[in-house]
Amino acid sequence: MDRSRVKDLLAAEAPRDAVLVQGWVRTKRDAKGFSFIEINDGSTVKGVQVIADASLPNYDTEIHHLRTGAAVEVTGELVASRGGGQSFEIVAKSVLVHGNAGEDFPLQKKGHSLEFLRSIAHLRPRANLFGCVFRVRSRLAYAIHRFFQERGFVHVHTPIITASDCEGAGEMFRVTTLDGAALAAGKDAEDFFGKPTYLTVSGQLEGETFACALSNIYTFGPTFRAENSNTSRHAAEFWMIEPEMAFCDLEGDMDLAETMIKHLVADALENCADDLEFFGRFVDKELRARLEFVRDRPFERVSYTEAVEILRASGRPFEFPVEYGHNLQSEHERYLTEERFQCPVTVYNYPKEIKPFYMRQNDDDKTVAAMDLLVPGIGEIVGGSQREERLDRLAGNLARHGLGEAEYGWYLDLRRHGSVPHAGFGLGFERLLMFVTGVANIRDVIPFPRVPGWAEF
RNA sequence: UCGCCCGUGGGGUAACAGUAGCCCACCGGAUUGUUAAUCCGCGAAGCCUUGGUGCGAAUCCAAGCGGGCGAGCCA
Repeated sequence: MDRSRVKDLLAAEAPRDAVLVQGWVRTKRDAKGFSFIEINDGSTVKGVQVIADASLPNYDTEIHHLRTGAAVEVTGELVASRGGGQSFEIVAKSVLVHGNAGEDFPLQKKGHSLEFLRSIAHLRPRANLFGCVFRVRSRLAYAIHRFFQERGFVHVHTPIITASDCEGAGEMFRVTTLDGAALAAGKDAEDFFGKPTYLTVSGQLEGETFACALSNIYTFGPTFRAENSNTSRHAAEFWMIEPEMAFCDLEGDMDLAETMIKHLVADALENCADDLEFFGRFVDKELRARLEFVRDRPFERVSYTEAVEILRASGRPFEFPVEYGHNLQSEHERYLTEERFQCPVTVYNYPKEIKPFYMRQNDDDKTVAAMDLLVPGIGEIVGGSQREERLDRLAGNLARHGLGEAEYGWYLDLRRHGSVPHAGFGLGFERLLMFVTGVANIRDVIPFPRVPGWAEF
C-alpha cells in the first residue's frame, strides 16, 4: 500500500477503503474502549486523527502506552469523522509502533519558550512552529531559484574557502591546517593553500566575474561572519542570495530587489497558506495583512539625502543625531519604514565615505550608487550597489581604502577587458524568512544556528 | 563588544531573610466520540556555580558561567 501524506488525507473529498500513514504521535486521548491518536508527518502543520480500537491485538501492550513523540505506522479506513474538529479520520486496522517516545520526551502539548526549544534543536522540528518555519524555508529557497531561473539568471557556485576578504564585509573565520604554534609563528606559506584562507563573507567579487560573461547570474549559498554580534538578527553562518547583472545600473538593481521581494512574498502567500495561518495565530496577528500589503503596494524609494531631511524634519528626539555622512542607525531606519512610510523603503545614493570601495561613484562626487532595502520590524534585508566599472576610479578607491592592487588584480582585470556597468545586491535569506514568518529571532529560522558561543548539534 | 534584565523539579512560574507552592508533562486510578480531553492521587521530581554578610540565604552582596532584550557591526 502506498503511503499517504497527512496533508492529502485532510484534503480528501471522499472516504477511502485503505490508507497508510506514517508519522509521529502529537497527542493521544483515551476513550472508553478505544484511543484517539493524532499523527503528524510533517507534510502540514495539522495532524490526522486515528481511531484505535481496544480490540487491536497490540492495544494493551503498545497502543495504550503511546506517548507524544512516538513513531507509528497506521493502516485503516479513511472515513467521515463523527467528531467536530476534522472532516476525515482514520479507523485503524493496524497500528505498528516503530518506536515509542520516552517518559522524558521534552515536547509537550503546549507552547514552549523559544529559548527552551533552541536548547533541543534536534527535537524542535517536531514542534508545530518549527515545522511551519522550515517548510516555508524550503519553499522560499525553491521560489528563489525559480524566480531567477525563469528570468534567465545563471546559478553560480562561488567558493566557500577564499583568500580575498571582500573588503572587510566582516571579521572572517580563518581556515587552516597549521597547528597553533605554526600559526602563531606566521608560517602562512606552509599552510594548506600556501597563504592565509578564510570562509567566505560574500561571493560578490567572484560573482561579478561570471556576470561579466553570462550577463545575469546569482549565487545562493552559506556565508560566514566571525563578528561578535549578539543580536536577534545576526548569525555567524547564514545563507545569502547575491544576484549580479551586467549592463545594469542602480535603477535596475533596485527594481530587481523590489520585484524579487514582492514575488517571494506572493509565493509564500500562495503556497504556504497553512503555515502562514499558524504564524498569524501564534506569532503575529498582523502577518497576513502585512504580507498582502507588501505584495500589492509599491515600495517607497528615497535618496539618502532625502532620508536625512525627512528624519531631521520629523522632530523626533533620536538617541543618535541625524547627520549627513553618518550611517543611518537602527532607530532611523525603523522610523522611516515603520512610521513615516509604513512599508518597505529603498534608500539609495549614500555618501561614499561610509560605503565600500567597489561601489560606483556618482557624478556629484559625494555619493555612491548604493542601496539598502529596509523592511518594517527587521531593518536592512537587502544591501546592494552599482559597481565601479571605471578602471581608474576603482584603482583609486582601492588605494584610498588601503587595499593592495596586487591582491585585487583579477578584479581590476574585469575593468580592463570589456568592462560594463553592472550591479547587484545581497539578500539575507534568514532575514527574508523572519520577515515572511514574523519569527523575531534569526536563531529560530535556521535549523542549527551558529552564533557566538554556540555551535551545538 | 557595550547597556539593561533574568537563572527555582523535564517545561512554565510563585514565595517579606524563617516549613519551597501552583500549572503542564510523567506515573497510578476513574469518566468521556475526544480535540492542548476532564476529574481524582500526602505518586515521583527542584532553588546555576563559587565566595561573602546574617543566628538563619531561593531571597541580600560580589565574581563566574548561561540566557533574553536593546545598541554597534551587517545580511
